[in-house]
Amino acid sequence: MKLKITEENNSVIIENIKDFVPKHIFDCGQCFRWNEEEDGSYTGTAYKKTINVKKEGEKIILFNTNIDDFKNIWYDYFDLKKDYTNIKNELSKDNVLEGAIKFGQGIRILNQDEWEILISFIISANNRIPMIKRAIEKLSEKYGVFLEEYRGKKRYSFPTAGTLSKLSEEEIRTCSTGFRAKYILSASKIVSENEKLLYDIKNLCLKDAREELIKFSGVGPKVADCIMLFSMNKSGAFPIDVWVKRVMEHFYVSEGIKLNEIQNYAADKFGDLAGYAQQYLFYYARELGIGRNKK
DNA sequence: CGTCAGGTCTCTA
DNA sequence: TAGAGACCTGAC
Repeated sequence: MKLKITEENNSVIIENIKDFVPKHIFDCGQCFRWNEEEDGSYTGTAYKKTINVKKEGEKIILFNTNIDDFKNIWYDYFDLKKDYTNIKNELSKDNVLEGAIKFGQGIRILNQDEWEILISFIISANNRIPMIKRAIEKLSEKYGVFLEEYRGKKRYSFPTAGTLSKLSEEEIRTCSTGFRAKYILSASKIVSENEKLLYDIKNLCLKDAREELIKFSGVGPKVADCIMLFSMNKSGAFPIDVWVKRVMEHFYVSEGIKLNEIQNYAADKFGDLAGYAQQYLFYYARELGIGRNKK
């Protein structure tokens, strides 16, 4: 079924859309700059634009935007060209995933900016989501560009590599980044001196891209897979954080198994759909608190 | 007050 | 080459 797109009053209405639930999309761990409003809609900033996303019945409404931005930014950002029904049908052949998908049936994997995601997930290491969000917002407020005031809040772009590369480690630390400040500074210098680098990495195969990303200090296997999955269109990436480890040990593999063995297991079992499987499993594990009481 | 969080780095054997 | 410790920060 083809999407029906209409524009009115500075908003874009999407009809005939399936597999799109804002809560599932924005709350499955892939993004940090989207926040829930009192009416259940979400407001966020990406690619220098701020919009509000609301599900009304079967329609999705994007507020504070227009058709041009929808075509140029949001269509790809929300991965609207992809048929998630097929993906879910395929993954549902596995009993565990069948259940997980029922919880997060409206998940979509966003296509986010590589640079922003690199820094965001460096910040995520050994950190909590509210703290990660706070650090990213502080960086944006201090070193991003003011965009507009929307819904009573000033909105800023995510700072560029060039801007961050000129800061001191201490200045970056004032944004609650902690010991990760030196990694952020290092990555900023590398990327600002080679603007094509992330783009080049994006064009590599999964294995090679992972190898290149791990060369950034502060980027290990988990963060590398997040970057590949959330900003480099590599659906075979399978980031293993504590939740995914717990849910994998609960349902699939024996406890105490090494992370790279879980990685191989997932690659064998889910192949190119591993990243989608990871998102459904992560959301499922966190919503249900699977394995939370175990060590 | 300790503990610990969506890991990674560093230092040892 | 694998395994322990340390690590900013702030909420409990």
